[in-house]
Formats: sequence, C-alpha cells, structure tokens
Amino acid sequence: MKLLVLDGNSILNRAFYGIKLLTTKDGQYTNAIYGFMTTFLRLLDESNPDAIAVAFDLKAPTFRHLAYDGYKSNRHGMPEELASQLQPLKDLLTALGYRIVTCEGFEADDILGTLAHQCTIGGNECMIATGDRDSLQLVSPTVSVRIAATKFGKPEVTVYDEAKIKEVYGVTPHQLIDIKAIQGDTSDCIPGVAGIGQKGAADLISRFDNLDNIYDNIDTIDIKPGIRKKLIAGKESAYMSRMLGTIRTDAPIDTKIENYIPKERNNSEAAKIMAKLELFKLMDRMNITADSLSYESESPDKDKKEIKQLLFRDNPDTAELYEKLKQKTVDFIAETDGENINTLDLCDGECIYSLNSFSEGLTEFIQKLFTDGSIRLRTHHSKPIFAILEKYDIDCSNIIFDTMLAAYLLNPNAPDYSPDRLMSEYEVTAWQCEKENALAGFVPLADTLTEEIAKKEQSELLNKIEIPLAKVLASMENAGFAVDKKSIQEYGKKLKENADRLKSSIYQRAGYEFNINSPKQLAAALFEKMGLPAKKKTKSGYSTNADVLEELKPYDPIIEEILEYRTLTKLKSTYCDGLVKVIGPDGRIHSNFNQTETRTGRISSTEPNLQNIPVRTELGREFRRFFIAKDGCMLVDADYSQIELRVLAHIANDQAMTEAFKNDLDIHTSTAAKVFNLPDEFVTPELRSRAKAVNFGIVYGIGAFSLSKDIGVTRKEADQYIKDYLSLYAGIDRYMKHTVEEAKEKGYAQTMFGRRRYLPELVSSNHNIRAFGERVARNMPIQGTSADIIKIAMIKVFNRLKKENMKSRLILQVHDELIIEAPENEAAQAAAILSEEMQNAVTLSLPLTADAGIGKTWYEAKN
DNA sequence: TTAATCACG
DNA sequence: ACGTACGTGATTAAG
Repeated sequence: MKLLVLDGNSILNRAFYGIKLLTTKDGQYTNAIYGFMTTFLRLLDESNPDAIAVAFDLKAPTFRHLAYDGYKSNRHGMPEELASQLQPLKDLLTALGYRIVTCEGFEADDILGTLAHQCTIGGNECMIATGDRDSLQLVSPTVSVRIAATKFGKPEVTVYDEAKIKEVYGVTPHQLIDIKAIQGDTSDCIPGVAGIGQKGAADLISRFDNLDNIYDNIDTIDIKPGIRKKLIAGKESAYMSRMLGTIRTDAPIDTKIENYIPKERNNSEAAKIMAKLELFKLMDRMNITADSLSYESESPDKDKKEIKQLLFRDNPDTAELYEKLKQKTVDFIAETDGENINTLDLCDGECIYSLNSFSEGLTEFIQKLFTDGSIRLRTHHSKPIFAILEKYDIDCSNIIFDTMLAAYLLNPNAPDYSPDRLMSEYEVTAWQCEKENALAGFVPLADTLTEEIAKKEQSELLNKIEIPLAKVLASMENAGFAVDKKSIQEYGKKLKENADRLKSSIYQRAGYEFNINSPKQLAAALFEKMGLPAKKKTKSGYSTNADVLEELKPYDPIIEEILEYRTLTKLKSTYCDGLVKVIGPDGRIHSNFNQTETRTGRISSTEPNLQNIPVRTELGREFRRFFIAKDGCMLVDADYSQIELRVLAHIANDQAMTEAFKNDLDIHTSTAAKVFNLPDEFVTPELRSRAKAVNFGIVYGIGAFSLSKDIGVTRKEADQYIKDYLSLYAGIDRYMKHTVEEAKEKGYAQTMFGRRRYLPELVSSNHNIRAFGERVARNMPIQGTSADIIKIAMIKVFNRLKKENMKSRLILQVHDELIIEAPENEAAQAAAILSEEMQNAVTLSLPLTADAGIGKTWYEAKN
C-alpha cells in the first residue's frame, strides 16, 4: 500500500504566501485553500496513493501579526487572513472523504514521522508532502518526501529520496538532524551551537559524520581552535537541539494504514462548501457539480489564458533583427554588470532572440533599438538599463513598461518585486519555448500587469511619472556627489579626539569603565551603579534613549557628557567613516536611489543614505561643507516650503489654510494666532513651536497623548489644542474623517495621482493595528501626493536642462529638496529653472513655493 | 539576525 | 482597557 501524508499547516502556509489574497464576496479569504487544493490535486495525480492522511498542528494559531513592525518581516504567528481559512479547508477535506489527523502535544511533523515509521514497519510505502524541509530527515528506502511549492502560480513538487538528498546536501537524511543540531533554527526555537551557522555545521557533519563522533573526539579532530571552543561551549545546547530537531515517531494516533483509505466523498456537502468559497474552477476540475445550488458563475474566458509557443533563435543577425523589430512591442531582459550589457534577450511575441557580447554589430543594434520610437520596449527594472545607456550616451525614450515599477504601483506593500514572485502572485503561467528562457515568463507577466495597471487607472502614474523618473534616478546615480575626502577625515579625527575626552570623563564619573555604546551596559551604569531613576523600559531592559537622558540631565553632569558622546560617535561612525568608505575612484559618492521601497511613494537612498545627512544641529550641519561642487561648478539647491501642509490644504479643500498659504503667511505663526486667538504679533516662539507640533501631528494622524509628550503639556491641554485646531480648519476636520472612511470602503488609501497603499490593518480586529491603519490612511495621501509632486518636478527639471542643452545635472533629492550641480556660468539659469519647475510641477488651489540658493558647498547652497 | 539608537524629511 | 505620530537607512552590541 502507498500512503500519502500531508503536512496541512505547512502546505496551507506556503499556498497562502505564494498566491495573492483572494476573497469571496462575503470577505472570506480563499487564496490558501485554493493553493492547498491545487497542490493536493497535483500530488494525487503524481503519486497515486492508496491511503491519505492530512496532518494539522493542534495549537491555536497566534494573532501577533500585521503589527506595524511585522509587515515586512512577516513569518511566525498566523495572520487572521490565513487562520480564517483553516477550518473551511478542514471541512472541505472531510467532505471529500479524507481523514484529518491531529494529536494533542504533537506537531504535524511528528504525525508525519509516526505514520512514516509505521509504514516502514508494516512494509508499506510512505510519501510525505510538506512545504518545509525539516521532514527530509525522515527519508528512507521506503519513505520519500515531496516538497511542495507554488511557482509560476502553479503547484510545483520536488521529490526527495535518499539519492536526491545526497545530491543536494551531500549527506544522509539522518545527518540532516545533526547539522540542524549544530546550526540551530530560529524559526523553530532551536538554539544550536552559538556562532556556527549553516556552512560550518554542514562542513563538520560531512567531515565527521555525526554529532557523537565530533564530541567523542573533540580534542583530536582537525578543526580550528575557534570552532572547537564554540563546540565545547555549546555541547549541551547541541544535544538538546538534536532532541528538539528530531521528529518524533511515537505520536499516539491511529497507525493502521487501512483506516486512511479515503471514504466516498460527500458530493453535495463538498459542493456546498466549495460554492460558498467560490472555488468554481476547482469544482470543475474535480467534477463536483452544484446542481441544486445557485451562484453567479465566474466569467469562463478569464480562466484559460492562451499559452503560446515561442520560437528561439540564438545569436541572430543583428541588422536583420532590428528590421524585424520595428513597429513592434518588444520585451527584453538584459544582463548587465553596471558598465556593459553582457547578454540581451528579446521577444517580439513570436520568437525569443538571444544576443551576447560576442554578437556581431551589438553596439549598433543597441544604439538603434533603444532610440527607435517605433519600437515599444518592455522590461523588468529599467533603471540600470537607463544608467548604462546614459554612459553610452544613448538617450533612451522608448521603454514604455517596467514590470517592477508596475508591480510596485499595484501594491507598494509587497515584500519584493522579483519576477518569480510576481508570476506567482499574479498567477501567470509561462509560455512554452523551444529553449528555456526567462522571457517566456516575462512576456505574459508584462501583459497581465499592463492590464492590471489599466484596470486600476494607474497607467498615467506609471507612464508619466515612474518610468521617466527611473531615467532621472539613473542619471543622478551616474552623476554622484563630489565630496572633500580629506576634510571629512580631518573632521573625523577631531570628533574622535573630543569623544575620547568625554569617554574618560564619563568613566571617571561612573567610577569604572564600560562600553558607553552598549545600551545595556549604559543602563547598568546609570540606573544600577549610580542609582538614577529609570523612566522608560524597552523589551530587553531600561531605555537610555535621548528623551530619557534629557530628563535625567539635572541629576548628574555625566548625562550631558553621554549625550554629547553619542552625538560625536554617531557623526564619526555613520558619517565620517561611513561616507569615506563609499567614495568612488572619481572622488564622488554614488548613492543608490530605490524607487520601489517605500509604501508611500517616496524614494529611498542607500549605500550611502544621502537623505539623512545631518542638518538639525550646527555641529552636524558642518558636515554639509564637505559636499561640494566640482571645479568650475556650483551647487544649486531648492526645497519646497511646507509642501505637505500645502498638499493637505489642497486635498482637504480647507478654506482657512488655503487662504493662509495664498497670503504667503508663516503657517505655524498663523496657526498659533488662530488656535490661541491672538494677533500674529503676539505669538511667542513658544506658542509658534506648539502650533508647529500640532501641524506636524495632524499630518501624521495625531493623538493627544503623543502631542502632549512632544510639546510638554498635559494630555488634556493637548486634546484641547487638537479640538480647537480642527474647528478652525473645518476642511481638515472633514478630510480626516472622510479619508479614513473612504480607505475602509475601498481597502486602500490613495494620492491625488492614483498611487495606492492597501490597508488591511483597517479591518483588523486588534484595536491598535486598526488605529495604526487609520493614521496611515490619513497620512499616506499627504506624504504620497507630495512625493508624486517632487517626482514630477524632477522629471521636468531633468528634461528642461536637457532641452536647453545645459551641462547642469540633477544630483540629489531629499524628499522636498533638489540639488543640481551646475557649471558656474549656468548656475543662475539652473537656479531659475529649478525653482520654476518645482513651483509649476502641478497646479493646486494654492501656490507651491521653492526658493533656490547657490553655493560652492551644500551648506552654503541651502537656504 | 534582531533590537536599540539616532540621522533625515 | 489599552497604547500612543508618518516615512526611511546605518551603525553598534549582543544573541
């Protein structure tokens, strides 16, 4: 007999994350069930079992998910969207005649192990199907493991027998346990041996066979002293880990294989459940009919997208190819190294053409391909292509679609935008091709995303903003920002000297030496040794952040020194050392501008981050003196004044605030005057600063508690400020309510230009998560619209400089600020263009202002 | 790898 | 009753 055992939780989990969220009309999520069933059908088809068991964990799913900090880091805990699919799936499986197995105190893994063990004893064959690799240790001559994944939107199954494991891991199934005992596994809370990871563990086991052999001969085997030390220290943990990592085979469950032979399926019950889940496609496939049930059927033509046959031509004649591609939509994937295009695969919808660096006439071909306006090019991640083409002096303007940017617009919450993941999210099936090639998958993906973008009315956003912006960002990355390396290093030296002085003084006051950079050791010194009052706690102890220390200042002069020490070391390590490390051979810093990172539509900057260069304190601001224009050039800098509040006034259609901006008033003073009912000239700096905090708070979605903390008044007072504010700015009050309602209704918040952010948080049953969603719903349209506007400005500035044949180059964006490096004789003109294009990027019900400054350094150029 | 801290808009 | 402002990235310590 052949028994198939499924790890229900694991496969369901894989399916959930492999397929985009689907819901029925009633809001029941179904994507994981759908994915599970397609995988299941695939397994039945492929393995043809006599008996079937579906194992599930018994422990209650946790709901610690979707938290603000958990969105990107997913894993662990079961999201509500998944948990709600568990019971319907079990009901469905039961109705279909399959047996669900659970066991108190044992995980699904152990059930797999137990049944596999019993099969072996009873002379039966066992096939295990699961999504994770832990079960591979169970493989034996009679037990095989099928790893199920969802790829290309379709289930994919890889069979592991002993030979396959040897091939992939180089060890026996049983040795996998010992590797894990050393390596550990954080997701399963298995500690392993501290300091030895995957590589080290695999190496040890492949050389010394097993854990016992290593420890029995620990003094004599040939290993590095460091590794030996770690092994000895972690011996107990290793053995405990082995125990934890060994799948049990003694779960008290029904082990009689015959009892798992499927019962006859209850057709009407299955039909009822599946119809309720709106899984009509599956019902078709399984020949389940729902005669007596009424439902609206899905449009049938949507299911069967045509799978085309593509031809393949390696290294075709480039001149002929160019002629063939004219007037066509051409998809391409280029492999680049940052300097050159090494391979270039193209597809015209009929045939894939593959070129490489040895193809004759490649340079001419590239030149023509990327400048021919009759050709519509589509690719994934166009920025690096634009960057290389610019280096070749090719002004490319016929890339009309980018799957990465499209997918980002469709959902900026996605964990990544790899073509593979996108194909699975959008359930795209690759076309057939004579030779395997990534384009076979890319082409239908691009078609699907084009449709989706059109459906969501984001074509304009993609065509007019994101794709042209990719070219601007590529150019900015190419240009880089010149810096004065020597001065940075000198400044670093001074910072170090001062920090060292402070360090000795801090040690003296504390009475002993410790690592001031360690929050833990610092807390010990301040709160335990010195007995200062601890205020706030973090997960792992007392907080020592700047807010806390600020309050402790009166107790001891050491506090001030610590704060200063922190400032100095931060400047030194992050900015002096950090920046010097990334200065290119050309003496310039080429930051990376990421266009698909933020959930609001902003761009981000990395390696290094040039968007957080100090400015708020004088000491830090000095740093901007090292960001310079190259010889013969000047820097031109302009930033929007209060763009977020202006955008808010516009989209909220708030009369009072619009009026204030139209009159070019100082918005914080004006707000203070209104809230405190004073004439403008009676507004003290203190009152202005409070009003400023309220203005900021409004943009962020505000709470009285946080506001009171921020400006140091009581909660009650803060609450009153907010009330007064909202009654003065009635439009904003309306907006705050309306925008949340709309987001709840639609499921997403959006900007003026149709950029979306989906907010599943809004329907969470957890109050805090919901409240977070509501704040985001209020903030995202403001921050996002501002981001859209400066993106438009960047494109306009870029094109204008080109049109006027100027040598000036856009080199940096810092959210509301743009910087141009301009030859001295162009500086004034560049400044005029910059501020003009920024101000006229869009037309709102009030003016946007952006004043430009000119200087030799960033410090001097910034107003 | 994660948590804490702090730099920016 | 509960927790407490939006969006990022880099560095350091420590598990």
